Amino acid sequence: MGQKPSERISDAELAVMEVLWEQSPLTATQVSGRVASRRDWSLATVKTLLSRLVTKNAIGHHLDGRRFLYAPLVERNAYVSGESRRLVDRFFGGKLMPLVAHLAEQESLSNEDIAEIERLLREMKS
Amino acid sequence: MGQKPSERISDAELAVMEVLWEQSPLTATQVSGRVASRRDWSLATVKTLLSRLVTKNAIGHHLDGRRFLYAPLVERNAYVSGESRRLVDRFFGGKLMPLVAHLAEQESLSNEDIAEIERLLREMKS
DNA sequence: TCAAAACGACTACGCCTGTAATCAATAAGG
DNA sequence: CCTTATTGATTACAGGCGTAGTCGTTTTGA
Repeated sequence: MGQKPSERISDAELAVMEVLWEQSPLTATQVSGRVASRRDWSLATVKTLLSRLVTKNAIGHHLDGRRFLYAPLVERNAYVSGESRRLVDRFFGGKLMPLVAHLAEQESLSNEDIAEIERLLREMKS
Repeated sequence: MGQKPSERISDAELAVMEVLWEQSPLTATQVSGRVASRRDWSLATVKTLLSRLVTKNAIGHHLDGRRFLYAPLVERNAYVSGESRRLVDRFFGGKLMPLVAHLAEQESLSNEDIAEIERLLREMKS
């Protein structure tokens, strides 16, 4: 398959990824336009982030006339899983349960929230 | 109260925090000794990390003779909560449920795991 | 055809991080 | 006492990150 998919994606880079995950392929200018709703960056900044993401193999680009079209190589789902796992490993000994317990506790979930999670889990069982 | 408690703690710094969360107060040398089981760092490195953590107000130090005793200012629980919340905000629109759903799905929990979480939630209810 | 706009490549620069080494002062051991 | 070990403080330095600016080239609009 492709090269190793995953260096770590920085915070600023993530904003760019979100745009591309939402729609792709896009040109640098298009990405810049869409990212503008969340961050106040110059086109130059977005271009830098795009090329760093290309270097990291998080996105790919392919020539379209004289400009590039960019598209994710890493799926959002995969990336989110990686980050979630990282958190779980760092703080909860790799176990999901303690994370849920911790969050549930800290967030003081309402009974309805709990019921919803239970329902979800029940659906998942079997 | 004290100064603002929380700058972000880096990965290497976290290994030091874990040691101090487990037991404190400790001297730099003691921290270095205990951290050695997980990371192969020189005493100098550990000292650097300790002083950066002091600057960040993540730990405090107080003179004991001619050396310092270090102890956490930030509780592990609080820090873990912050990081968990950060993840939930970044990827799950701030909602806990989708995180659980996502993890459960990706991790393909065993029925026993699910049962365990259910039990936990049940205990929490009411 | 000529100026302006758009584009990718390269460069910049200060802060954070990982990983130390060195220094000056002090304590401890022989 | 004198040497050696400890200890905190200071400095180092490469690589990542946030945030751009500039340059050379090509395209496009007038």
